[in-house]
Amino acid sequence: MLKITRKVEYALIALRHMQQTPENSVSSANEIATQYGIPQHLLAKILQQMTREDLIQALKGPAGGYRIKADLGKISLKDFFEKLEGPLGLMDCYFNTDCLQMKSCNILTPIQRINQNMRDMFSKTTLMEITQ
Amino acid sequence: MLKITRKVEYALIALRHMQQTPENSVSSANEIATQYGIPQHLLAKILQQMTREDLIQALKGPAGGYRIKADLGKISLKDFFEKLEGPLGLMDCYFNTDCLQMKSCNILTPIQRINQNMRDMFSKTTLMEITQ
DNA sequence: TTTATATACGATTAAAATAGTCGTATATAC
DNA sequence: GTATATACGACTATTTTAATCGTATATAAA
Repeated sequence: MLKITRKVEYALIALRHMQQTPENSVSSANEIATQYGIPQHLLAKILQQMTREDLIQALKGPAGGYRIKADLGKISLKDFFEKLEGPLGLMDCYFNTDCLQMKSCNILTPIQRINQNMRDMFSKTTLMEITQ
Repeated sequence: MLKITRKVEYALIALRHMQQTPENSVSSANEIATQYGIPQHLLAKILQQMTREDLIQALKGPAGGYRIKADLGKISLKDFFEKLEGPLGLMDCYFNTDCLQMKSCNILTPIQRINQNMRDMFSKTTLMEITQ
């Protein structure tokens, strides 16, 4: 429980790799996958998603690849997680309003309190702080 | 991702229920399961685990049940989670020292930074603050 | 203009984690 | 003794996550 997924892990690895690469050069999915032992096709899909989310930029064709597009200092860890995995919360009932046990549930407020703490924490941390 | 499990959810519900119950009276697994729509057998197993962890106390036989044993103000959310689910961390590599990618991994430090933040947060919050 | 190499993306399968069930044993108040 | 409660291991089902497969498209360079 409370673990981040491989998807997020791979995304962080890729971002950090690109960050350590010379300005204006690109890194291919293949290059990153090989270097860190990540399944190529899986990494490719993740990079594609990050491209759609405007975190990185793709260059097609031979000698193509990806490079960072967004200002990582302006993106919170919360936003990053949510771009990749959807809404962030400790429990579904935070967004899912049709929980059948809503009426009888005695921990809704407590859970929302924990959720708020988590979201605050991840909102305060930027992607840059993590990957630099 | 980053969700708590039903196990923890049910445990919190049960604790809160017992807290709202008169001093020295006990609540049976059946009573709690029925009231909150939790599978009886599943809740029973969770209550048994909490008993082994000395969070609650069990009374066998007819008119038996459970009541809170520990001082919830002295137990952190981190300890509570770990009693139920084992070590708390965002990624296995935090405890798992034999990750094959250890050498090439470029996000070990970043991940440990996130882990530390999480653990700090859950260490500062007591179970009492959540369930009261 | 062909070829090699890269991204794009939906569909499917595999693996792992979580959730729930079943059966049986044991304690104890009445 | 009997009814009712906890105790606990084994098993099954469900859901989520991880990985694979196939095919289409873009483009630099021979």
